[in-house]
Amino acid sequence: MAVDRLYALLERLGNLLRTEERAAGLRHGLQPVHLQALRYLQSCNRYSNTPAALTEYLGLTKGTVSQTLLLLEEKGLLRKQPDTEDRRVVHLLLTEDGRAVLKEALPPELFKRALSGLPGEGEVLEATLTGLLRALQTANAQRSFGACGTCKHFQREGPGRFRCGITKEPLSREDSQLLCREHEAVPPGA
Amino acid sequence: MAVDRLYALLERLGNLLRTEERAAGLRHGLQPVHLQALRYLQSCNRYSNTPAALTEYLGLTKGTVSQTLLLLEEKGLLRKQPDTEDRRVVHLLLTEDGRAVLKEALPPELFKRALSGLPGEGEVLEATLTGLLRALQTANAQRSFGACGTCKHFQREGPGRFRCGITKEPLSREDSQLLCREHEAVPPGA
DNA sequence: CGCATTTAGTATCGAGTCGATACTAATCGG
DNA sequence: CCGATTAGTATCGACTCGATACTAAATGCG
Repeated sequence: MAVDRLYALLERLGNLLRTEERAAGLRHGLQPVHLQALRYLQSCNRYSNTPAALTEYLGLTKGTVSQTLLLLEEKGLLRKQPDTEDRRVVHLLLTEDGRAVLKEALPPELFKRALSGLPGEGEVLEATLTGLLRALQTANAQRSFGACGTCKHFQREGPGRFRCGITKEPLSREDSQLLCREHEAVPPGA
Repeated sequence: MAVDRLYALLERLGNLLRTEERAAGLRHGLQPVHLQALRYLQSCNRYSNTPAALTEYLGLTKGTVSQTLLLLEEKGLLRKQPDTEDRRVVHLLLTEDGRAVLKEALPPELFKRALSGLPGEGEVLEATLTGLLRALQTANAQRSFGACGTCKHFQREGPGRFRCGITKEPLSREDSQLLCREHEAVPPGA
């Protein structure tokens, strides 16, 4: 029974957020999925700003995402930059307009206000929901897209000096907070 | 910052649930919104099983919901029963087939398993999310659709004997657990 | 009562998402 | 060097959703 109620709650919250996103995007002629794409591109790292990574993040097919990106590019909210190493790959970079739209639209004002009324700043809620999300993602064989600094390949070399164990490249403090498609959570008890 | 992370979390959970609903509905030729409609109709009370109530619940327009209901009726998952008092109103009743589809599809198996791995049974999570949902609903001037027994018009007359302060009708214990479109939360400190 | 207003629900249309399929081009692997 | 894989695009059809317009029943106010 508690499972059913929790499911209903999450479903309803998801619907509400979508409705708000729809309203927020309407002002710019954007759909919910467009805002979600922009938000992802704003918070992912330089290894993860590609159509393929966005496809995995959104859980859609690559054809669908390709259309989404076409529209965003036409509107001038992002631009495509060919990868210098692998010429099949393009990188998606937000334009100033894209950043401006996001800043104006997300998260919705109503959400911020509703959240401010919650007790305790929501750290516990964030931790619980993260756990739930991880469980669902592993169950669906999906990637976690967590912050770089919480990955098991993240190496600390000194104060403010980090390195990625996969690419072997150095990482800044800002890098460590961005989402990565290669992210794997640190195994419990490490 | 915490607000942004929480927003992203809820958005992602919502997307995941939609994806799972899409997969679950595919087996019956149903879309996510169809399963959501069926689930609502299964858990709402006799005052709230109308197209108008469902429209408010889902946050869509009545035209959209009308189409959804047409499809569900054609598939034999629900039937329409004219109201005896107000001849503009119809009541939506799940058929046996409708109930069977729901039982098979919702909540998704993966969700149940993921939740079972969470610490502490989720009562705290349920309470927190309910609070967040209520806050968002009041901010959007939406109805809460809470369980009848948690409404400020719910009257206790004895063990297992209740009454609705609006309709003045008696309510059973089962009635008290169903969702109502007229639901208003008990004001804090009552 | 009588008539305008409101409410419940339906019908239709167009814009847009999304998955499926098929395709090109580049890279990888033996 | 050539088949297999991977990144991305193009096109099509099914479907959702909002907007608009509509009917029918109830309500309210003079």
